[in-house]
Amino acid sequence: MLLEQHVRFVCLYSATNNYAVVKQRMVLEFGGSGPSVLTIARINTKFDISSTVLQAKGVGSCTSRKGFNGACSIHEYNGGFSGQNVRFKMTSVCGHVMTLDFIGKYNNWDKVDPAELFSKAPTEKKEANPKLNMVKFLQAEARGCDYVVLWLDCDKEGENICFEVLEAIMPVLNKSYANEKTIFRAKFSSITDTDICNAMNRLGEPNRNEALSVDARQELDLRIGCAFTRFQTKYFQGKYGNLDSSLISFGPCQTPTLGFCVERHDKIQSFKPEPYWIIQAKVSKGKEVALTLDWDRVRVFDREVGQMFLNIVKTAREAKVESVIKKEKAKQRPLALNTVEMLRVASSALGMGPQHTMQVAERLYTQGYISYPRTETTHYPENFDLKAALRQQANNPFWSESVKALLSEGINRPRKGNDAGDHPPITPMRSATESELGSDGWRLYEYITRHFIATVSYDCKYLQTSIAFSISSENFTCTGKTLLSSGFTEVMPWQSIAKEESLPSCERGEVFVLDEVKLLEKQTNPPDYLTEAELISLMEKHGIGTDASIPVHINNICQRNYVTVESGRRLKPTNLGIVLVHGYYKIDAELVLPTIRSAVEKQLNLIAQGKANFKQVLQFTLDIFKRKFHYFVDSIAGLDELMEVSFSPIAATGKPLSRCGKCHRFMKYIQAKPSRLHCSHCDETYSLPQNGAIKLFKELRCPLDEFELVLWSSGSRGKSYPLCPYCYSNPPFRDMKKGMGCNECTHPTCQHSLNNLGIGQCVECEHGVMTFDTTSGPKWKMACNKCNVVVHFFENAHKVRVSSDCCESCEASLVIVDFNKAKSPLPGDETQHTGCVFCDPVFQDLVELKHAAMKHPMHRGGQGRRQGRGRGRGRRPGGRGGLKKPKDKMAALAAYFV
DNA sequence: GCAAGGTC
Repeated sequence: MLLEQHVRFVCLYSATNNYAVVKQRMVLEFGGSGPSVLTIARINTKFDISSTVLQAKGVGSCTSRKGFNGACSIHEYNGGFSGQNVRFKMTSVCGHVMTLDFIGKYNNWDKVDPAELFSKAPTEKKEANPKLNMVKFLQAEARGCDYVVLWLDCDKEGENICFEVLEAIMPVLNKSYANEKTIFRAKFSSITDTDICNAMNRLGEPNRNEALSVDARQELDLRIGCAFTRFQTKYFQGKYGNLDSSLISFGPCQTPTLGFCVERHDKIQSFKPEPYWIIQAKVSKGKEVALTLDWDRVRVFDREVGQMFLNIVKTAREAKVESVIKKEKAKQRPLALNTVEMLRVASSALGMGPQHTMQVAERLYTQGYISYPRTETTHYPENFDLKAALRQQANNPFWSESVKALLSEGINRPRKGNDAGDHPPITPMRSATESELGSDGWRLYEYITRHFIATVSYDCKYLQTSIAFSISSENFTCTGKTLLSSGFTEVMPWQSIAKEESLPSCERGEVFVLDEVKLLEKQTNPPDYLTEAELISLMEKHGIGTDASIPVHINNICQRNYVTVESGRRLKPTNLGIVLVHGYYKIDAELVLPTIRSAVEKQLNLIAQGKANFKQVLQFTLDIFKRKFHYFVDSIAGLDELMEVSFSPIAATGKPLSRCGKCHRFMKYIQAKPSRLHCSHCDETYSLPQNGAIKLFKELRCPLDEFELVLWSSGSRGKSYPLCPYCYSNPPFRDMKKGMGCNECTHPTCQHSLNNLGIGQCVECEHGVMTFDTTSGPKWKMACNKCNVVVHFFENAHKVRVSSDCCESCEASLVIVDFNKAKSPLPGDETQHTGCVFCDPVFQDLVELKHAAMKHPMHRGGQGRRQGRGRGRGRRPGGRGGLKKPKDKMAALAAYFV
């Protein structure tokens, strides 16, 4: 009893990738015996070296378990905390707990004016990842704890997450110590043992201002991004036929990113090549030595002048060595690797896009091959065991020689890099082989490892030789490089100095034979499209995005069809991308300039520093953008003019296909994505299913709205169904959703509806209904209206219909089949038979349940996967019946008249 | 359906 009174709990919360190190150190340092403290730190679920280390060091009584959300672990141990014995409990979060969004009704694009998103529309915090159930998880672990220590990343985002955690757990904490300080923030500049111990001994408190600056950033990005995106999407949607984009997004990061690509495009377009002339001289000494010399005037832009110099040079027969200058130079070993540098090299040297690179890196990290791959830091922590990391690579045949040499001769001190205070540079964590990593995994790992070895290798030293020649009164130079010691280039051979770069030895006063002199006409060349690596550098320079989000922004502008990735991973803007950026320039250049982001960040920093009020900054910035937005809306014609040049108006696109139910004129089918129907008389656009073919369906009309039905098909061997262009976007019945065809329509009497063509429940999926495809003859089939199951039956039958009667045993609709007399496979001389496709023995051989056979309960040798199924083939569990036609026709009719 | 930022 006494002991229990002394037991106090401390929660330590941390972000996932801080977790392993923090936990290990916490337990070693603070994990004594006695009463209890609860600690929460970052947990890495997949790669948890710390427990192994703990066991190895004999630190006892640390119990570990998985949290109920399956994603985060909890570790508990006893230790000392501000002079008392406590039980520590340590767990983690995964990035942000919450995300910001508008409240539900403001997410309706059709009913909300985007201008309302600037102030009127309320926002709410939602769980960032509902599957993780983070709030409940945190509450479950924090319940009854006395103290909290927050170990999130020490940046503004991390500070914000602190408050997200607190928001979740404050109500469940134990209030017994409410009169003392119970919430602490650990501040660490790196995740090293020393730093962690220091942080634990000097706990501070979370910084609300920094957290608020992030809240402001979130709200600004949300309101501004969504308002502009919705407005321009809705404005241009359906206006141009060959505009191959259904979403025209805008964002404070993605738009400047696109801006960089278009800026380069404009430079290329406006470039005017200029001719210029150079004098090239070739000289030799004996048979062995031949050199090509560079003219000291480099080039001239006047042919006559060039000719004049050529004439001067041509008067000579020899070239005299005026001087030989030798300088020892060094190529510096690289800085320790951070994320953007990794992304640059992966793009330019490995041909891997940033998004893909991060996925590969993430996998290498969770499998324990490399350290945390998202970091800005290029400086190794002071106590980083470089030699130990190097030793792990000593037996890898690809670089073992270099590594062994370094280990025996001593490693070099890494260059002083930038310590951003986030995570250590990216390094290999253990040896690996190509076969265990797979192609891209290995290529990235190989680069990371070679880069790491290079950082502890020596600089590459070489001799730079410049030989100055005079030919007549003109001066020429020849420079070369001779390797002195290869240093790090041994493991980075692509950086090495080739033998061919070296020059022969010669001395001042020597004379070379002038073999050839030429005046060459050349042209200045335009720059090429921006490479991904260059774009990454520009984004980094202007503070657009973060190490983690840069790949996302680049990916976005690709996916939105603003740029395409060309060979050499160069980014070429599309017509749409170019027109958008030119439009922004025309209306309000700040919308696309990279400066806008940094101006906003400046404001946000004022909040973080406590120099400005959260609400005021938000109000001020929103006001500016609200005005920009209204000006943009008023000036949209300026952008539209540019669109008109590149895209054809929707009324002039497409070919007539089916009739509009409102005006009964033909609507045009626009095949370009997103494919749709457009009625130029009503000026309405109707969307269609993507991926598949559309044709007219026998000029039949929907009984509800008189629109002519069209037939969608996924291809000759796939499925097809009719759909009403109007109902497709405006579901007619309560139980229908947008994007449904007649095969899902619950119309009680229409001959194309599910009601009349549905046969029985899908043999594979939970909610689908096998629906008869009336257009499929003579290779008749029925297809599930939800999943991809297709069942062929009654091949070559003359006629197939769905009866209104049901099978007695499985409740599937009966099917009436007519065969021609000559072709009838029916017993006797029968030409017609009515039966259940699932149960009727006569039909058994005529139904090809090939795809479905595996999973249909009746075709699994009596070992049905569900309990309580009936005998019938079409029957579903619990005797619910096989056919999903509305049970009660009156109810369906009622729905129809709603 | 929309932003950007965490991380899985």
